[in-house]
Formats: sequence, structure tokens, C-alpha cells
Amino acid sequence: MFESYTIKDIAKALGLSTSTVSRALNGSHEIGTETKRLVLEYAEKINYRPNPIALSLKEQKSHSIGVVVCEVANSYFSQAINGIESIAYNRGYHVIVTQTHESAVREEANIQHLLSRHVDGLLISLSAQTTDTTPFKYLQDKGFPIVFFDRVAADIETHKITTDNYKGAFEAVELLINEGFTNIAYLTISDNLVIMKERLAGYKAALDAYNLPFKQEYVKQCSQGGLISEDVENAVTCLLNMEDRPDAIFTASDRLTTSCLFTIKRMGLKIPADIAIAGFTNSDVAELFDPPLTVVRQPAFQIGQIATEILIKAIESKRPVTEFAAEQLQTELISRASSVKKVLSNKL
Amino acid sequence: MFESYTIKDIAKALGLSTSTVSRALNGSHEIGTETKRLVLEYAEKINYRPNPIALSLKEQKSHSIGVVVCEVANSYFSQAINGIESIAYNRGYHVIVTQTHESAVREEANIQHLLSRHVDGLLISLSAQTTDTTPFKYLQDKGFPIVFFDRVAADIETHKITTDNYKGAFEAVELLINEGFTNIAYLTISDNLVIMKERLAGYKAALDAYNLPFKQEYVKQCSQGGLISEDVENAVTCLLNMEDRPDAIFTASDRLTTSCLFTIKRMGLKIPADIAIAGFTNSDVAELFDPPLTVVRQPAFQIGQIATEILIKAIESKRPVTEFAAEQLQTELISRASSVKKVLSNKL
DNA sequence: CTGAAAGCGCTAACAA
DNA sequence: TTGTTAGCGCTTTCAG
Repeated sequence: MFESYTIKDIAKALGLSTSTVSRALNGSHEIGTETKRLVLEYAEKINYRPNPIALSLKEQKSHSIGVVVCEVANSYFSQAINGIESIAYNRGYHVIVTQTHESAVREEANIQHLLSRHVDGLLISLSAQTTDTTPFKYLQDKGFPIVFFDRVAADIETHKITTDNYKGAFEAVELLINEGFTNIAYLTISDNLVIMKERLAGYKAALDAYNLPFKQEYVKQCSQGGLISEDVENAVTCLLNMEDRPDAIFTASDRLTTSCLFTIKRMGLKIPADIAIAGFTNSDVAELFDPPLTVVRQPAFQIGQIATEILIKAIESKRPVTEFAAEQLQTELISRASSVKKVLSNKL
Repeated sequence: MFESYTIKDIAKALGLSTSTVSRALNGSHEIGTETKRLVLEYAEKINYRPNPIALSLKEQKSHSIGVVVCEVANSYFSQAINGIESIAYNRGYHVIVTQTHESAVREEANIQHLLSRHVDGLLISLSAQTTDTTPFKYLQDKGFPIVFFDRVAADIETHKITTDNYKGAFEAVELLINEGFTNIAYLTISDNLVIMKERLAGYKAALDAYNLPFKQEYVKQCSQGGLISEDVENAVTCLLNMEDRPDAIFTASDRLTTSCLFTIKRMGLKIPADIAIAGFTNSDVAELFDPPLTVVRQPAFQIGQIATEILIKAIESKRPVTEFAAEQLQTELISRASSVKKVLSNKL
């Protein structure tokens, strides 16, 4: 199970040359049927496995792909990674995951590290801090395979797998409006991220569609992506202490959503009576929350799968890819109690 | 940033031999100060990075470690993986994560795959189904570095990083007892796992310490580790439909805990009025649950870190390790509303 | 149809 | 102190 035989061992045992064994193993046609059978049989018997490292050195390919995300312990990304692994594993690639913790500096360092590890391609979801995408553009122009997913780079022509953020946000805000909420605040990460711009646009469009005014003071940014709970706390506190206080908050990202809930809870406010909530999150347990949380859910697993398929296709393509994939999946809106207006009777 | 130079490029540019360059780069002492400076300077200038694949081939080490867990999208394991990565990254190892989904067959396949990838060592948390640990024993006896964490193998002398499951369970059950619950059921995964045996022992000991009878019919197993929600549903339903129905459930694992909550919710029962709950979980949002959940939390991140440190030490040790690490960390009991007895007045 | 030899990038034993 | 050479495991010309 554990010792590794080499092609040399087979050659020696069978009195053949290594090249013959190699050819037999690789199903070359310029080889005797009998020899082939012999080699294959013996290889099977000793459970021969080619040394992937030697192969990599030879082929100048590492058969690994690098992943750059902000955090692993985040429901969206752990699901996406699950999807990534599921494809990569079957295609013979392994996956090296790195975390930026929303820092542009660490992102750069991670990419350097992955490149020095000679990954064959990169799967990237940008950090909230990232503003300069020229390094990616540079790599891409060099012909290095990159696929962005979720948090894509705005200004680069490249492969992008996303969800319909605009629609996802629109529908959620629309739901809140239909419930009767009129002062809907918006909690977001930095504006650097395209997905945040799109979600903001969806938010605005929904307000507009229902003739509600857009108020700039209702939009709060937490630049660290909600990683720093103080940021979120400040933003939420600020919102809830306004004289013209919002009656609902729409949160635009996973971490932000839960952080926001913690803050509200800590302030002793009741959801949705004091403040209604709906937000993007892929948490599997949002239904168990108090109250059950209305969420916009993304097909994270599938996004991971698609991104990986496209990346591997790009890696294995003979010529530089010139046509870029731009898949957009749909979000799922799951309405629960946190966004219901008329629950006052339900309270103590 | 992206093109890779080789030692050859440097040698050529500087009119040296590759071995001289290699020596200079590796800080060998048998080298001229001036030559060394020259090489180092030039390497720095062109941003030379040694090819890890060539190194691996040479050293017969892949500088990667394999991880086997049941699931990535599980708060305990995603935190542990976070810890693993944090150490591995700094030590120059990369991490290949595989998932068993609680299947012994997949576990075996994953390990085969990792070995064929020539990982330098293995970090393992057993699947719920695993009964035969001889393959691990075999590998270990061959001198292959393995560290078990959390779900360790009972019958092998090896490195084991765990938490004090006995105490963790004891304290949680004790808490329930002190709250006034007397009919405490126990929901567990298969008995194959040592940690489950230990937690069961802690449960029993707590009952015993407070002169409560142990009832076998209060112990329910969900062999798939809670991955199959039907299993959990059946178990919970069965418990709650007993004539001598328990007034509290102690759940012994992450997935089980949330699945149990879903089932109770679906049955329309109230926690803790109808049934109290306390359980092992590393979820970051247990406090947001309805009601906030009493949990036994494990230092997952730290466990991942320690396990990785020990593994790397074993990998890099000159001689086969004969003394095995057996670290045991403490759990943290966080008491919340789900385990509070006197809340009837709080209901509608 | 099969073998010998070179080479992927690097290190290290051996020579000089 | 530096260079030459072999070799890690594999594929692939190039000869035969």
C-alpha cells in the first residue's frame, strides 16, 4: 500500500528497458501486445503508481491549482471549496487553498507563494481591500490561467463565475418592501468589490421601483468585510441610533449578516419588530436563528465546480484561451420570519 | 512576477557553474564571499525562486501533507483546517484536504490517493464508519508519519491530539442535571469512534455522580454522523415519542447537534420548554439560535495547529519517532438558554 | 517493436 | 573555492 515502485523496478523485473515500460504503461501503439500485457499485468500486481513529482518536473506542470479566498471558515467559501475539490480531485489536480483575511497585502503574498509553487492555474475571489488588479492582468496577459469567482475583478477581461447579484439584492429588498418596510438600510463591504456595487445597484433599483427614496446615510460600509466585529457594530449602532431610524437592514455579505445579528442582539433589539433583517449568506443554519433568517443564498458548491472546470479547461488547452467564460448563476431567496412585518402580536 | 528562472539562468548570466550557484544560494560555507554576493544579488534581482518540484524529486519529499476529514463544510473541521494551514504554510508545506463523507471506503481511497501523491505525512480524523485501523498501523510501522486528531484510532500507538471528551460531556450533562433535568437522552454517532465512547462515558459518569439511572433506550446512534438527516430525525422522533420521554438531549457531535435542532423545530416542539438541548458544536453562530444554544466547544484551530506541528516534527526528524505525542486540550462549556429549565413563564 | 540517451531543475559526491 | 558529473522518475527523441 505504501512503498512506491518505479518504472525501473518494472523494467528490471521484466528484463526490459525503462522506455519500453513507459510506453507500455502509456498505451503507446508502437509496442508488442505481449510485452504490453506483461508490463500492465506486473504493474497491476505490484500496484505501480507513477510518481507525480517526476511527471510534473518532466511536463513542467504541477497538477495543482491555487485558490485564493478571504477565509475558509465561512459558509460560502467552504461550500465553494468543496465544489472546487470535487472537480479537481477527479481531474487529477490537487488544490492549494490560501486565505487573505481580506488583506490586499496577504493576497499578493499568497499569489506569489502559489506561483512559486508552480500551480498550473489560479482560482480567485478577491479580498475586500484589493483595488489594484494589474498583477492579475499581467499574469493573464502572459497566458497564465486564472478564473475569478464571486468576487471578480471589474476591469480585467477574464473568466468570471458569479451569481446575479443585482437580482439577488433586488428581490430581497423587494421582499422587505412588500412586507411593508420603507426605511431599508444597506450594510456592505468596501466598494472595491464589483459584487458589492451590483448588490448596491439592486438595492437602489428596488427602492426606485417602489418609489422609495434612496438615502445615502442608510448605506454603511464595513471595509474589512465584517471580519472586524467592531466595524459592523459601529455601523449598525450608527444606523439604529439615527433619528430617522431604518426599520429594516439588508446585509450584503455572509460575514456581515451574522455580525449584524450579533450586534442587534447585543443591543437588546428584537428582530423583526424593532428591525427587520434580510441578507446574503450561505449558512446552513439560518433557519435555526432567532428569528429564522431571510436569506439570499448563492449556489456556492456549483460555482466552485464550474470555476474549476473552466480553469482546468484553460490549463489543458493547447493554445491561449482568447474567449472568456462569463457564467452567471441565480441566487435563491428564502423568506423567513426575520423579514416579516406584522409580528408585534407575537411578542410578549 | 511570473516567469521562472532556473539556477542555470543564473549560472549562465554570471559565468558560473550550476553547482556553485546552488551552493551560494544555499549558504554553503565552501564558497567565495564575492561569488556568493554576486549570486545572491542577481537571484534577488531576477526574483529567483527554486523550483519546488525539482527539489521534491531530488529530496524524495513532496513538502505536502495530506488531511483526511469527514467534511470541510463543518465548523469544527473548517476551523481545524484553518489551524493546519496556518502552520503548514509557514513551514513551507502545502496541504491537501480530502473528505470521507463518513465513508470508510472513501477514506481508504483518499489515503491511497494521498500516498500516490507522495505526501510526506498524514493528518487524520477518522470517518464514523471506520472500524479497521490496520492500514494505519501498517503505515505507521513502516515509519510513515501520521498524526490523528479529534477522531483518533483507539488501538494504535501513535500521535493523538484530542480534547478531553469525557470531561466535556460530563460538564455539559452536569449542567443539565443542575438545571433540574433528570431524563437526559444522548445522541451519538457510531460507537466506532473513541471520542464517542469517551463522551458516552462522560455522560454516564455525570448521571452516576448525581444518582440518576442510566437508561440504554435514551442512547441513540446515528451511524452516518448526522450526515443523513433522516437518521437523526428517526432517532430524535423515537426519543420524543417515548412514553417515558426525555426532558433534555445531549448531542455528541457538530452535525448531530444542528440536525437535531432541525428535527425538533420541524416537530413543532419548543426548546427548552418541551425539550432542552446541549451539544458539542463549534458553530460560531450558536448564540444566534432560537434559543441560544448551550454548547461544548473544542479548540479546533489550536488542535489543527498542534497536530500539524507534531506531524512536521515527525516528518523532519532524522530517525523514526518512537515516542508518541498525546496532547489533550480542554473543551469549553458555554451555557445558554437552550439548557435552562425554568422558562415556562417566558412562553406565550 | 525496443533500447539508449538526453533532459526537466536541483543537489551532492567527487575532482580539480 | 569552483567545476564536473550523476541521479531523483519519467517521457521522448533518435537509433537500431
